[in-house]
Amino acid sequence: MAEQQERMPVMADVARLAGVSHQTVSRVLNDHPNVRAETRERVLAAIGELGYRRNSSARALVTRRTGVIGVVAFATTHYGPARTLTGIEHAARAAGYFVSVVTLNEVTRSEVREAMEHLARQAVEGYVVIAPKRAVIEAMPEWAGGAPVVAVEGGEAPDLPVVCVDQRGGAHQATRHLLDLGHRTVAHIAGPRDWLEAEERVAGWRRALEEAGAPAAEPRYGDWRPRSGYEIGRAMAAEGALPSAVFVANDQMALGVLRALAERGLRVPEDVGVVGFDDVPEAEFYSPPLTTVAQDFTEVGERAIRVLVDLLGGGGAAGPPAREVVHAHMVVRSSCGAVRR
Amino acid sequence: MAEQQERMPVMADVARLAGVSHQTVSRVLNDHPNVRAETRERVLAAIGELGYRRNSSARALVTRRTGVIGVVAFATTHYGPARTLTGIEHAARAAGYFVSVVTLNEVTRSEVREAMEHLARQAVEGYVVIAPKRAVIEAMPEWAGGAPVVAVEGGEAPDLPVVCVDQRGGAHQATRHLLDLGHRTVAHIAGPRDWLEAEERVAGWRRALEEAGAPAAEPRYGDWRPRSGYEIGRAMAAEGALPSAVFVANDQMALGVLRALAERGLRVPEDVGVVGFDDVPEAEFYSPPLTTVAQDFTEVGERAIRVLVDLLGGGGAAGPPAREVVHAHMVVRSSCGAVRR
DNA sequence: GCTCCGAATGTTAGCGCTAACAATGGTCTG
DNA sequence: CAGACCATTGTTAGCGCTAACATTCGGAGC
Repeated sequence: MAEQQERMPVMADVARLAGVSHQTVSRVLNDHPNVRAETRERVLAAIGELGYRRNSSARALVTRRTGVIGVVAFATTHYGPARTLTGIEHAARAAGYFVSVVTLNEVTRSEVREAMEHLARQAVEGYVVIAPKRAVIEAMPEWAGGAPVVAVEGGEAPDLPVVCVDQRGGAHQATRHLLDLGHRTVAHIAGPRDWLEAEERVAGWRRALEEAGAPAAEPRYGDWRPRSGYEIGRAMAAEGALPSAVFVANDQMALGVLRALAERGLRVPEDVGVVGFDDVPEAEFYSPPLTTVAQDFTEVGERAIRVLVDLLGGGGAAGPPAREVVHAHMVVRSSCGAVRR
Repeated sequence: MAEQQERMPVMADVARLAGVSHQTVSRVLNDHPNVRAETRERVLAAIGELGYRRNSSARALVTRRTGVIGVVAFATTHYGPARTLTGIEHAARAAGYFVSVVTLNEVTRSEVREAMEHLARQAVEGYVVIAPKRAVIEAMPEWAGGAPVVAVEGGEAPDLPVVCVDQRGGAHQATRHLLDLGHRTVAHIAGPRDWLEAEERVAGWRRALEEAGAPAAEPRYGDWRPRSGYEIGRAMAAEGALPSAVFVANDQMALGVLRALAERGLRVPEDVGVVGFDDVPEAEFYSPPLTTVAQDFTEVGERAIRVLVDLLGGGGAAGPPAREVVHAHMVVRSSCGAVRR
């Protein structure tokens, strides 16, 4: 491959070698009809011989399509977002798109705005934004400058297509499961207040308690990280504010809670039943193995791309924005014990 | 912003509004000297008024630079790779580059090759590849088609710039720490055989044992996942092959080991001392809190971009390929106990 | 045989931008 | 004050590709 360094071959070089016009080469590359089979072969052979690769910039310039999808991601070191991102990337690639990623340090209006502007400079055709805070969701269409946007975990965004997990249903199931085990009520350690996912989980928990006529203490709010679960768990135990069951808004915080309980000599599930949310791969090996709610993050990513690609292809003037809800299901392990009557 | 839908403004529109030639607009945008301050102001004002944004494809076509760095990532649901990816993205963006990502399902030659080809279609200027297997590292320069490649966690790649963590040193520290606590020897649960990082950690462990004149049993090989740690831990305990201390090649497997020991009624650290590797955020809250080796993944990502950007800018014909080694340091918690004499 | 048609191919004209060169006008120097 | 020089701006020519139109040619229809 010594000639590669000299000058990349262009379409005209292929055309010359194949004895056709450059337009015919273009037709072959774009699968146009009306190219004789024998001509196509010749062109393909020339392409192979020269190691020709079409110049994407020139193509994008004239077609006005870059084939790039911009992804604004957040908290990618966490299992859920990371899986979602992977799902997005795979689906996008399968659909023939490139994926350009920006990861946020925090979800603030200015960071999201900056991220989308960065992507706009690259002329992305559309956006997938994983930014589960209300303040951000609302401002996104404006920043997109006319390009389609799909919000992942966007709650009930007013006029934005959304793909999300049924957080509320999952939280409801988890709480219900604990109530069914005979617990009089269930405490809740929630995610941060301004997070849509946290709000939804609170709502699902509250509804399950209401349906059962169980008293609902005010939830405690953590920050998703294990430490916050640990500290809240410790505080609750110290205050004697610990009921016999706790629904924790994610597995990481649940791990912190387990640790706090262990330090105080409380046994799980005998003294306190604990349920988490997310089903991270580690959850099965916590002490004790954690009952939790599993989400199909890959599915979320794939659906997000499906919605976006539809929007990109079909023009998108078809009724109200899509809203895809992915089901969540419980995974029962030993942290909530057996049924007590 | 109603006019956006009609037709995106181009440089000529800005020029007309500002009363200059399009070339002057281009000069302003590219920070050329020799533009009168007052003219620059007028152009900037026109840009603002029209909401003009330069067409990246046209620019790329003529400059022959897309400003895109291709990243081949793997195992992004794990803490380390995810952090590295984030570091790469941030550093690239700060350096004015876009980041296009492909995530691999598995690290095989064909997958890596396909990923790099996908990125080549987008005309990336260079690659950062997180693909810590020897078979893959070797073939990468060929696939890059002349574009610079930086390998992350690439061990000692023959003629490829590499950025990696001092795995061997970290493993050595961990093993040494256990020996210093008075353990006669230290068992090792390693990562998969074909992973460079796993090999390095084995090497560091082995060297520490040799230096201390301690007997080294053959390591057991896991797959990085908690389950494999769990199963190996169980097997070792059942066989009575468990010494008083174990160095586990990552925190996830260590979690599995802790679980296996707990199930058998063995106490950590009293009966068995355990040390992990990675310092995932959860490690502090395992039962017991895990002593482990912390790696600065963000630093790795940043350095990888620094090396690549140097290569992209400076031509790169400056001596042997770069080799950046990031330090690893121990984080002592309670899983290995206090010094016993 | 002549027209007409459609398949196959070629020719031309940009897409929006930057690089290279050209032109202008003012300042400095001797 | 001529000539040189420099800062500033304009003009022109592509980058490599696709879309639109033009051309060629063989066969069908009358």
